[in-house]
Amino acid sequence: MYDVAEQAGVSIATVSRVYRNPDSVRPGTRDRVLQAARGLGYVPSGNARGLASRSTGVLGLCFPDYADPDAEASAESDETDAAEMMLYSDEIIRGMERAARRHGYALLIAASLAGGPESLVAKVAGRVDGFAVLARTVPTEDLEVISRRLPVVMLAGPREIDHLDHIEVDNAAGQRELTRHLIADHGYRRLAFVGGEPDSPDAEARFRGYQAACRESGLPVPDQPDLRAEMTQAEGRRTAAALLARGGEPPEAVLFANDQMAVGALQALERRGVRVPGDIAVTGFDGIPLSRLVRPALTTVRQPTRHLGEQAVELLVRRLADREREPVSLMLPVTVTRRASCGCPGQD
Amino acid sequence: MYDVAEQAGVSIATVSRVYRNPDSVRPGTRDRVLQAARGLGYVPSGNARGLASRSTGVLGLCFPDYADPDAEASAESDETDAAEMMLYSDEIIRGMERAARRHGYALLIAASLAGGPESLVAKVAGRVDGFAVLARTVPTEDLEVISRRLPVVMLAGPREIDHLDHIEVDNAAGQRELTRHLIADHGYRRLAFVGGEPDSPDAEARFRGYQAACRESGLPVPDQPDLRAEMTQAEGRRTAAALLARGGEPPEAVLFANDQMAVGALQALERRGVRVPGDIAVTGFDGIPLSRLVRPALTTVRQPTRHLGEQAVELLVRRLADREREPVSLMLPVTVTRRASCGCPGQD
DNA sequence: ATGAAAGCGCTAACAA
DNA sequence: TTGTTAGCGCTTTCAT
Repeated sequence: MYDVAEQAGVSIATVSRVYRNPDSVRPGTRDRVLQAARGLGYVPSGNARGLASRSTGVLGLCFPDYADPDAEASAESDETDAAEMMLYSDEIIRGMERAARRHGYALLIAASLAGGPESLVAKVAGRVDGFAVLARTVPTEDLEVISRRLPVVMLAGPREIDHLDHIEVDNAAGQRELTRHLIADHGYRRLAFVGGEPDSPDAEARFRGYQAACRESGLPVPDQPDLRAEMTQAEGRRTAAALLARGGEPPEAVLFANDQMAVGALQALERRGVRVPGDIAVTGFDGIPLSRLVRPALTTVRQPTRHLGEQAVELLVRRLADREREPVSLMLPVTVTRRASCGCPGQD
Repeated sequence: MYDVAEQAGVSIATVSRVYRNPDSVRPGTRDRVLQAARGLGYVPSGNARGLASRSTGVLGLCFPDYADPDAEASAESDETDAAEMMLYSDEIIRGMERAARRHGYALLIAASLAGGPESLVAKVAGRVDGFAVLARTVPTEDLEVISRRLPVVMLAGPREIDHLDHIEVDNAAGQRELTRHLIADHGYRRLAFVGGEPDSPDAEARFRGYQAACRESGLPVPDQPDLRAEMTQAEGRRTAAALLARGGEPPEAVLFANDQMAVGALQALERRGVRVPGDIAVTGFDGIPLSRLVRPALTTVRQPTRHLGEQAVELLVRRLADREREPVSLMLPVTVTRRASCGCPGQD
């Protein structure tokens, strides 16, 4: 910057102005500065800028690390499965990036696992004006400390820390409504629910919605999912097979805790000659793009994933503008999307 | 930091050491510092750190802005189409994030269009140690200037600036091999190629591969694609219909310049009762996850998208280690994936 | 193992 | 409109 100033015959303050507020500099001067900068290959240091102005113009996102970065890409199917799984984060990233850009921010992303002083979280926290955290990605104690210094919004999970802004998705209501549809509109009575690992708040909330619908319809209320699994396509295939292999009458409808599993199940069932929805109805949860494209198209509950990301940015921006606001907690509604796999008329 | 130092009864240098090199501080001291930091909600400033150490620990990516962030989400189909289109960037983001994390870097992303002093590119450039640029996202002149100061790697397009590292994908060879397969192995002779806009280097390279295969097989060599379109599902549906509506004998096989269009075409053809591959064979390009899941499964050319991102990081890291290396230009190979839509035995 | 002090490259307040 | 100057919060020698 000093070089640029010298070569343009101005002071560093003027150089600064050219970049920060071009209109406050006379056009002639501005052009000289820009030209000098070009000639010298000058790139303003974001660090120095941030340090002096106490803001970075960057928002952050910490999301879970599904794929072990150290593991070499193994079988193709694994690769793909991991890819499917990440769609969720991808959409949030997209939503945030778009909204951030609209507000003039860039987005810093890091999939984090470990906590502690040298963690990626710490790095992110130190480099952004505020950031969003997907549930269960950052140790609560770290967040506790960090959120004292800068805005943090928790996404898609329990709030954990009560002075934080927080957005969640109404998983229970969605699963409940979908289940009700299956029972009341299609008349299915033998249902099965395939859940996720017990430590997934989303999957658990969905199961509670399932329970509620059973209760309200006078069906027996299970206290555990029929099966639990990692929420991947591979596991979907496996659990579908397991359900079939189970003795007794097969279920009329199987509800999976997410779309990935449901899609895997569709494949497994097709391979075994089981017709969907003729023999067994299948439903998912999430509304990923894939759900529309598999055959039969998957009945599911559509998450407002993109909105999640966008709202996260909105909350951050608002809090940046006013640190004293009351903490907000949003519950985003979901919508049941009826397609062919539950027995509804195919409508693509 | 001063507060932490004071409260822990040490100097700021020691606080710094605790975070940068914990082992160089006596455990007792270290604990006091950490405790004080926790109590005060201390978050090290990435800016100050970067300024003092002249490095940020962040790598960047500029990718194209498919969806206008200001446009409100319109029809769902549009939304979805944009979503499909972004899969490509998503995979690169993922690949980069993983590789970056492996090297201890975080990833700063920004979809950029405009150039100039206040552009997002400039912001990114000022906040990272090096970054990757997807073809046609940043004005060449900006890159010219920026790349004098920090490592830049160009992805998936022409190299544009010859002192830059550069990675591209062998589009021509892939399309050529796929076309050869259709002609030589399946015996199709009436082919049609649906290209992208003329300013897409990828689509153009694919068309050249198509031409080459035609030439080598003694078929007439078209000098333009049969149709051109934006590379979206909607356009795929439209062009498929247009091809059918065209007078004369319909083609035996239609090659689309990417998977999105091919998937759209599959839908349009199914709706019209045209059997794929029975009546018409269809192929795509890219190998997105969807291609495997549509029915019939799509024959395509798989891009090493994830690798693109990973390699980008590797090149950046290497150049960061040695700024004097010769510029590298990688050509990543692609692989033809034969599935049902071209007439090969279905294999999921 | 710890401390002291000199910047890192910029912004912002104030002057001119 | 432009220049001067005092930090922003850290890292990094060099001492101790």
